[in-house]
Amino acid sequence: MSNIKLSKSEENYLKSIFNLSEFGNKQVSTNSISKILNIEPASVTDMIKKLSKKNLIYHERYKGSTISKTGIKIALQIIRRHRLWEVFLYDKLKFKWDEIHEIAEELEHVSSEELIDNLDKYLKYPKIDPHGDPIPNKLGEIDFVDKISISDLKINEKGIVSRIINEDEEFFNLLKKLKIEIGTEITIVDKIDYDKSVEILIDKKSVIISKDISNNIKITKI
Amino acid sequence: MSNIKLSKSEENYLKSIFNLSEFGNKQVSTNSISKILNIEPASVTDMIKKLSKKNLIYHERYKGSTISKTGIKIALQIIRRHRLWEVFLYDKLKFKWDEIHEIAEELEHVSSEELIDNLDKYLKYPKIDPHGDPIPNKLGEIDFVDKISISDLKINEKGIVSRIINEDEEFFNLLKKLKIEIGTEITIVDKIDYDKSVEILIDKKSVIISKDISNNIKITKI
DNA sequence: TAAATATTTTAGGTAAACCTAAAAAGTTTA
DNA sequence: TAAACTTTTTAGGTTTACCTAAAATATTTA
Repeated sequence: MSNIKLSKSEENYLKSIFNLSEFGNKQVSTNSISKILNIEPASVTDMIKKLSKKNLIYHERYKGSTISKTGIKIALQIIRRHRLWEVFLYDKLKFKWDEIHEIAEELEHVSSEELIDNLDKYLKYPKIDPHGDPIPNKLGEIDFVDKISISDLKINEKGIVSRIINEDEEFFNLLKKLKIEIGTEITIVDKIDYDKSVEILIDKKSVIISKDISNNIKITKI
Repeated sequence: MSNIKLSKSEENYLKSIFNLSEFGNKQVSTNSISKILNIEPASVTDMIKKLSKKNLIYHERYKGSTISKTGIKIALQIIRRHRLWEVFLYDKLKFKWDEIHEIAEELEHVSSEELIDNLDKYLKYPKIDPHGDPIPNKLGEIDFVDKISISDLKINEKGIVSRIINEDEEFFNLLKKLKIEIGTEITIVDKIDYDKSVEILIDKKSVIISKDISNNIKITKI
């Protein structure tokens, strides 16, 4: 693999295009990139041309962009760096859950491969970040786990909290109060049709959570 | 203190000017900055104007630049970040002595103050970096220690290795062989006038080191 | 001290990554 | 299907941080 050194901007575009493309399967519109990066569409077009010339994406005028094999590889490395730094910030530096993303956003662009490999080793090769997102390994491989919504489970079925979507501090505090975190085992006690809220059992205590809350918590069925 | 957010370039200039000024006491020539940063003098002049406008340095046309109080404060924070990251890379990630500088050079520009404070705490508030350079605290205060050359000691006087100047891998390996590192106690056995080499005692063994080697090792007298 | 040399600055230029305004292409709707 | 609307691109502009060439100033040396 040729060692193309990308700028911070190029890396951010590539990461966003990868995320929007759902693992490289979908064409991504210029507008959607513009919205996610908060950059005007005209500027996005500029960068699309640049990344196309480098064969990191393919682009059809007025149609959209697709990320290339090489592009995916690089995007996964950036995501790897981001998530490893998140683990470090959360586990070692004791940052709060809602503070880590922003700092990792900066650290992910420090591009020494050895740095990331040594960090990975130091953290004992973690498989998921503090939000429950999987961390790609050195080769870009990801452990996929079926993540479903709480409401996808039937009464009496069990699951493990595997991903928390909303990253606000408020939501974090709520989860803390409910004793819910990544890895928590929950059992569905009842599903209330009226407002789609769910009664769940956590650590032998039962609580009813709203549809909105349950939508922000992904689980793995066990 | 107003929170002026500086670019990576501005930070690098400020750090270099601070280093060249010997703690703000000396006027720094445009050429010397140019040489240290490997940037053409004309470009240095541009940046000098920019930093002057921000009151981080004072500049007299055709004379040179002096760093301001605010400039010194910021420079010390950048140096603090750099050295804390070096400790992290060396102690925790097990990087080699000659690999840490380059990576810290990148990490030092990630500017979250909370990040650095938490890192400092995590590393248990180290006072020196792996090269023996002192780490400024949150307030920019530095523990000064009188650092002298091995040749400044008289026969039978003792010192503790406090700073290693040359950062090459070769030199590092030599020191390893000689069992010299930061903190090592040495005693002067003899000073050879002929070639200015010195016979020193390390851990009860005596060796003769050349003038060149001793010049690259600073010590604190005890 | 004047000429030669060295240093610093000015003037004008480039590439990266953004911007706004307007044109072009595509999509929706009446 | 043509008008209206939306999306995307083009054209031209800005700022940052660099560059080279040449002019201005300072220093050294004969």
